[in-house]
Amino acid sequence: MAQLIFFERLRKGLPTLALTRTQIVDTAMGILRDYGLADLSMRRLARDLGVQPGALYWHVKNKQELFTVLAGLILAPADSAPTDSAPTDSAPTADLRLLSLRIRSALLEVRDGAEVVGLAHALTPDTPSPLLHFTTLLAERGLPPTHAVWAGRALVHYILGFTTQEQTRAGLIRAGLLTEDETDCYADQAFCYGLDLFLAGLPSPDGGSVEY
Amino acid sequence: MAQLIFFERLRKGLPTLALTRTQIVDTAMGILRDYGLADLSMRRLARDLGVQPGALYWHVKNKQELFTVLAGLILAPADSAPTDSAPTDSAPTADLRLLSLRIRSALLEVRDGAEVVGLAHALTPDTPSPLLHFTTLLAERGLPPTHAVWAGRALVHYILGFTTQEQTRAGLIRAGLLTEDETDCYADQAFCYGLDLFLAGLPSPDGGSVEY
DNA sequence: CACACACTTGAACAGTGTTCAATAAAACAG
DNA sequence: CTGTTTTATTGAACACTGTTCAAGTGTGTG
Repeated sequence: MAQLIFFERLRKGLPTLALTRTQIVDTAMGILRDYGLADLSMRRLARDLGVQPGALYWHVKNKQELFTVLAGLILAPADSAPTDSAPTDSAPTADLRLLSLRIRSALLEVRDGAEVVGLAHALTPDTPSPLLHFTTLLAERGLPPTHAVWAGRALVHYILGFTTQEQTRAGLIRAGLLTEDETDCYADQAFCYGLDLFLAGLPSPDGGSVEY
Repeated sequence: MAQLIFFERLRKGLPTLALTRTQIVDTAMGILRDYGLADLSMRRLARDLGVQPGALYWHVKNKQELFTVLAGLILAPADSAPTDSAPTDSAPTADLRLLSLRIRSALLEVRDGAEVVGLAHALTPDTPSPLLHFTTLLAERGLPPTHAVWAGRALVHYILGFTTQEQTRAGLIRAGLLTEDETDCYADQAFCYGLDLFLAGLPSPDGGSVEY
């Protein structure tokens, strides 16, 4: 309905004053990108939209819902169709590795991205998301459903934990509360090392290392 | 007013005047145990101590410092000397497994324990803590220092991530925002499964699965 | 024109962490 | 038993936070 008004006004050449849900989400994303999670308050968001804080609550249930939407947007780039151009990379875990790396770079694209996704995932773990894709991939590999879920969650914990710490650290450095370490530039390698530790533990498609 | 506070303190069995750092920490721990992180505000803490909020800041720098101390207390039970009574458990990763399980149960002992430790660990990752012990154990296994650090952090991410989610879920269930799932009682097994996935990926003491 | 609906305001509620001048209590010195 | 210094606490304020809601505005329809 709000959209109707928006385009109606645009057509008539009137000032497009109406507030939209997408407008809110976009502005929120902008604040996140440029200033980080600490600056993303409902009041700041309202101010940037030239609106009173209460107005937001007509379009969005609460801040948590906003986070859920933002998390979806942040992870969207990692959700592309499986790159069928990918070669059958020697390792049989190439798909999991690729997804992990894609999620990681999607998170790194937005300041505090990992924390936002973590926040959203904590309270709505079953919301459709690339994070849940691990389970499917693992089940396709022949893991029994329960184990697939467990292993998938383990991977998600690692990815979110690692990337959150990385971005938190970056924030502290920006704030001058920490001095950049020479080891900071090995983050990618560190991530891959931990990731491969995980993947190496997975049973090969026929029979495996971990028995339950 | 002074009398009120006096009797208030007497009733609570607190020393009738002096406020101590340890007293503050203990009361904070009590709130955490009984009501959870959401209820642990400086004002609530002051009220429980029969004191004005400002008084706390003479003994404690800020809330973050309080968290650091609490995290230490929470993890303390996991810090006991290596149980030399432990048999040479078939698997060569028994020590890592044991430490992980001990940390996990220490976290579960206190409501929102994992989140508090995570909060403290995020801003002061180098504070002495059983969480850092993984690195030593891994180095003892012959991992080069860098890899030992990386692998240790990966384990910590998993442990904190898993347990935080578990406790958050428990909180939501308590609040009636979520209904208990029949899979919730398999948390221990799920934890061990993910843990062993990790450990299985580790190179055996002489030569290994993950090469860099 | 009047009714109804969509949307926004402005103000308030009930908190949050943190600071700081003034003040009280205890400790020590003469 | 004074006087001064040190230690500890108060009370009030600052600058915020998420969220609610009666009242009001603007628009579209009968």
